[in-house]
Amino acid sequence: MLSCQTLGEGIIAMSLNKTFAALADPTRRKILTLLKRKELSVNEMAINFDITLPSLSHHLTILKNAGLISYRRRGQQLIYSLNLSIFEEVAKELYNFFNKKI
Amino acid sequence: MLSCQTLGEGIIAMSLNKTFAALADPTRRKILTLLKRKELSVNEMAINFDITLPSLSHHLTILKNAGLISYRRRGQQLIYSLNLSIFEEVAKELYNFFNKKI
DNA sequence: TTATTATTTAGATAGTTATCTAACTATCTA
DNA sequence: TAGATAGTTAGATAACTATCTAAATAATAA
Repeated sequence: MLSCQTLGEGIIAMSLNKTFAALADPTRRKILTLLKRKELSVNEMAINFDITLPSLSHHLTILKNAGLISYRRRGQQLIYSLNLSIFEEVAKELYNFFNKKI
Repeated sequence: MLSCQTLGEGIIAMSLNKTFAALADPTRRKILTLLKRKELSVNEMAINFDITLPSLSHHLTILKNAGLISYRRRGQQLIYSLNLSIFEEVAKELYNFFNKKI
């Protein structure tokens, strides 16, 4: 696959890449939907899926790298929560994609 | 990968899948950016990329299936153009994802 | 009708990603 | 400190996707 650099994309386009790729997976969108209700530890999330913890962890890493979620430690648990601000940004970005003149 | 059915997703979620997957690729976003300026035939688009026509055609198929573009024939050429309405819908969908209460 | 141009489809391949099991790290508790 | 709980990292594998070349389809021109 062509890299971002190959296509001469800037930092904003690169982060859009990550964001859309993160949102493209149904498991990850389900994670986001769960976190929309309330922040959750990994084990609490895991109840809702038929995948192993390492797989879930993999998806969390992708969402983290896309800036869509954050976490903090509470004792032995890692509590994940939604980053609301970046969603608005992506929605704006997408909206502008149409309405902005070049 | 888990299918949409496995996750019990509805038709809207499934189309979101396609949309985000389509937008996740930088080449496809570049196609959309080009079409934002004006509708183009495949050969006209091809000038802007270092990939073969079959590869470009592959990307166009994905964008078509996601509902993001359409085409019409003009003689020997297929003229592709942006579907503006679906972009607004995705932007709205994304915006609601945050702001809507469950 | 034959050749040419425009584009897609088919089939193969290489790179990426989602998944698993096994092993590791971090925190808490006894 | 030893054991238990919570989660991540490592390494392997199977499925998916982007790409290519070659062949097929569609419309036009000679």
